[in-house]
Amino acid sequence: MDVFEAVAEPSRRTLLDLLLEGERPAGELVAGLPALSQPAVSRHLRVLRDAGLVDVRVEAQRRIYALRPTGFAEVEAWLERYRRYWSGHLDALEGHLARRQQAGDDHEGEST
Amino acid sequence: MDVFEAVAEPSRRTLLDLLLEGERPAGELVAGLPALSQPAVSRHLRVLRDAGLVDVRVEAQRRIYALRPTGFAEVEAWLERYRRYWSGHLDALEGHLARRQQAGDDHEGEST
DNA sequence: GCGTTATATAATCCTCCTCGGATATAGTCG
DNA sequence: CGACTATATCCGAGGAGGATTATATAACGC
Repeated sequence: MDVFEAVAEPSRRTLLDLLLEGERPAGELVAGLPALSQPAVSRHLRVLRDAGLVDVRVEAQRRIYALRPTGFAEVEAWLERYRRYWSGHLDALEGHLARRQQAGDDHEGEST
Repeated sequence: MDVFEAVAEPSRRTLLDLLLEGERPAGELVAGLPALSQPAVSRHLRVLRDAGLVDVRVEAQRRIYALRPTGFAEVEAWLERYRRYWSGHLDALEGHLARRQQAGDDHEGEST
């Protein structure tokens, strides 16, 4: 399951949010999603791990989870291409919008 | 369907990629995904529209699709919170990575 | 007005995957 | 042993995604 699918699931985003406040043992994460059973949360954590979004550290019988840049970097890279698109087309976009406002372009639906 | 789910689908990301090269009429987008039927592509475009990722302009009998910043901004905003996390924890992160390298940690990143 | 082109949408049917529950088990420590 | 977790099954509900087919528009060319 790729990063995008991993992040598409609300419960998983909640887990990431919890980790935004700092690393946490699995137990706390399970407690953070009271609607889900322990195995369910564990499965979500597995997905997040595989997607490179979180990192685990073993501490005695605990597994401490923390955010991990890898997966986020993937999303970042994907988004970056579109960000470049805007910057590359910003002038054209602005020009377009300006023209629409001012002239009431040819292909416009409105007759104002 | 929220932006994250919209973007999670590979075919839809392909459509966005096509639009990265510039705006295109629906017909070309349909042609760009030969594996899918016209209604299927049209449904994907619908999802992208609803998610605010693309914009449509009617031109004669054609519908010209183009990227639209709105939806991307949502992902951007989400990602931003994590980006701030890294900058806030960069020192801790570096320390952590250094420790991993030195110690040769056991729980290395399994890819699948 | 007609026929054609370009699209969207709807309806139906199908397949497959995801998510969750429940339960049991195994491994690792303290 | 008992706490903490991961995993493995098995099961069921639900939805996503696709194919088809058909229909409704809207605009163009004749």
